[in-house]
Amino acid sequence: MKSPDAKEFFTITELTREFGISTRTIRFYEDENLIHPVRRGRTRLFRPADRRLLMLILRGKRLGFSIAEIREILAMYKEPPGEEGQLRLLIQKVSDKRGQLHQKRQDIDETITELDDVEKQCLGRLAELAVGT
Amino acid sequence: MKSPDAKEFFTITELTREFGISTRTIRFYEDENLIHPVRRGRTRLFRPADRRLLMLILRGKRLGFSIAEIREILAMYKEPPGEEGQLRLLIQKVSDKRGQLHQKRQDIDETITELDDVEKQCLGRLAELAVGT
DNA sequence: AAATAGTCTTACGTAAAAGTCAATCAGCAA
DNA sequence: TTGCTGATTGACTTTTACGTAAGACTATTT
Repeated sequence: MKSPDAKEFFTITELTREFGISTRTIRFYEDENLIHPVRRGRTRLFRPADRRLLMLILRGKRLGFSIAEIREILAMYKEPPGEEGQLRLLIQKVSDKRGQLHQKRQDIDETITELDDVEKQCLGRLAELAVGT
Repeated sequence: MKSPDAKEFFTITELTREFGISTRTIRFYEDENLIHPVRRGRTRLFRPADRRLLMLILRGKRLGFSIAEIREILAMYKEPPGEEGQLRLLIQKVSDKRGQLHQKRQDIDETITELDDVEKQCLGRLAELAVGT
């Protein structure tokens, strides 16, 4: 039982199976410069770092971020810039994105509450049916 | 100062202004059977209930749900069915959707934590710069 | 009466994010 | 050698969620 990070390389199909996506999708992300697998001859070899990046991309997708937005988020994870202005700009961007995320979390919490309510109603009706039998 | 629910009708442009969307978008949602404004002659009149529905749709969009998924969610808000099998099915669907939402919330929390970390790094670097001056 | 603002339908256009298909190539087993 | 299996590139297609433009109608204001 090897941890993914112990493995040196992954093939493209291994990743498609692990994450339930197509090879086209992975190559698309490479075209979009989101990941940069190395090559042996022409075939792509994905390192654990590439795999982790892919996980971040897919997480972004689940949250409804576009490729462009995901690109922005990934950029924030790189080494912080050395220049003060750039640094302040990055802090601003981080703050903005965090604001969006808080909004989304609030949206989620509201929706969950509502669904809980729907479920309660259903269970209530179900109980009525059981009694009436 | 009238509360939106006190108002009897909204025009399409009032809603576009309130929510920052286009008339095309609203008409599109009607085409997709997500909302059903009434008509006076040919022009649409939106009741407070239509407005609330629109808010639910936009919340779904913020969360990255497709129109089809939003349609499913809205369907859950209608009167629960009377038949037991249907009722159980609905409960299952609600449970599924809630699972998705919990996943999203976890994704969000992770991302926020990471962004907090990025910000910390930035502030650290900024402090170093200030000292070095 | 003429202009302005808002609304309608219909229809074509478009950007994003892949899906799909064809032709090709490398490595390995039978 | 033949035949798979899995990989590649390139090009065309599709789906989703609207944008945009044309042409017509209505109500109100000047």
